Amino acid sequence: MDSDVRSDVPLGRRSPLANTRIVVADRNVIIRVGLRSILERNTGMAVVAEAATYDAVLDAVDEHGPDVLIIDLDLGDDTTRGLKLCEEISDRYPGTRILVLANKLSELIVVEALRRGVTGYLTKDDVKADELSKGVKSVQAGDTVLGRGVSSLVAKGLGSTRHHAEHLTDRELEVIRGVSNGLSNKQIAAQIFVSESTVKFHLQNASKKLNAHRRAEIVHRAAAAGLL
Amino acid sequence: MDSDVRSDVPLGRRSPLANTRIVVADRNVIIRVGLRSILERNTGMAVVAEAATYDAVLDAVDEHGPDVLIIDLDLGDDTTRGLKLCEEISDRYPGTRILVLANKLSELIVVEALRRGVTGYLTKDDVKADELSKGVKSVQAGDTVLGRGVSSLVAKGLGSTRHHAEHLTDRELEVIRGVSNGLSNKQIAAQIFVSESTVKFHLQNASKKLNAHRRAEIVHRAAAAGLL
DNA sequence: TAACCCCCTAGCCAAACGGCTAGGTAGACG
DNA sequence: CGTCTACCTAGCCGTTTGGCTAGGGGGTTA
Repeated sequence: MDSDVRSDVPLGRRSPLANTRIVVADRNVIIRVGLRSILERNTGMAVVAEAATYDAVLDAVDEHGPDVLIIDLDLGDDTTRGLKLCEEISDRYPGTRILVLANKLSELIVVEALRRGVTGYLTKDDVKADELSKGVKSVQAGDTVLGRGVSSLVAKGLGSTRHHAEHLTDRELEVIRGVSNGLSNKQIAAQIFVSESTVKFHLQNASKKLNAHRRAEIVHRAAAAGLL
Repeated sequence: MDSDVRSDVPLGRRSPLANTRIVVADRNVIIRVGLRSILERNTGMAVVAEAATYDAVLDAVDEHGPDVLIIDLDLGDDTTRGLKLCEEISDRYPGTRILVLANKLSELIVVEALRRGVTGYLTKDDVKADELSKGVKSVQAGDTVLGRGVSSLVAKGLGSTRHHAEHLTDRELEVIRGVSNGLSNKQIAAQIFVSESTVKFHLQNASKKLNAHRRAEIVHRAAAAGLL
């Protein structure tokens, strides 16, 4: 259904002079083109491939073994897949640095991403064009790059009591999605074939992880984290 | 605080041959650059100005009187301002067609936008590069352009019984924000200095407008519409 | 002026929720 | 082997909801 779109643009110019070879992954053409323009303007960087789906990312990295992968974790319905992808890539290609370029800032995602070998996390909105190139260079050099606001979040989340940082399980997410659709615990229970108690159990756990006290708040936080 | 960013790129090339002069409004540099690249590639179109804030949009339209304004309604915290802006521009500059380029599809926003003189509504994700130029041309010609999914939504929302299309009032939004933060009706009531009954009243109304039956669902829909 | 919309308030009642305690199984990891 | 995690279930109890009916006041517009 979704064509892969490994490159809408002839990706020839793999300049031998380029000291940074980049793969760009984003579901959105406009973003991909924009990134290419910005990165290739006045820098020694070259975008060697674009990817719009999770599979395409893997293929592109396989084929080009880039220095840096710039990726929006949300390439489909499921941000979680983006996280898994990062883990896989940082395992299999330690030479490829990963720079996450997110739409919005989410504590949940940041800490999960860092834990999976990501070396940078910027928000699309707080990128000021030149900062992006700088960020890419830093990441390539092995430094961890965090956009404004991100750093403090991480300090809070990782620093203190090893907050164990809020990984929602599959089941919990499933339940939360039901909640967000306005279902009662009973209805959710019926939908996923468990007892009402179990639904309540998952919600209690999710509440603690998200530091929420009511289902509406859970939905809000999950939505803000792009989990719905 | 926010620098206006009327143009990160020298905007000289106001080709006299260009048959379409465009102003691009988006808070995001990457998007702005991407749009410029896509639009100016192999077409007679020229991006004569970029804007990143509501004020800058007005200035840019004032100064250039473009044929088409491509705008993401969400330039700040408040999508509602984007709607008002569209109304103002379509009143004051009937010659300027407005094409909304949204991050996500929202029935609420679409119908509100069309009602305020917008002539096109596309989603960033469903733009396939060449479709964008086509869309711009159609909009310039005065045709209404709606992305996939959008049309059916509108047919449903506007076609039938003049559905009166769900404009949430300020008070309702205020209450919903309270709900999304996990407050009880009593707490919200205290916060905005009304009785608990009133809070319930607003929520009931919002429920009907959003076709939701539980507060968690209200939050979900409002969040999806970018209202939080 | 009437019609309409937004805002505010009250009370009722069944259903749903939140917060808790107290169990159970299966698989993974060291 | 024990430990950990994810998952599943049960019951209790006070609070919060959803859905309803039935009002009043102020503002705008036709």
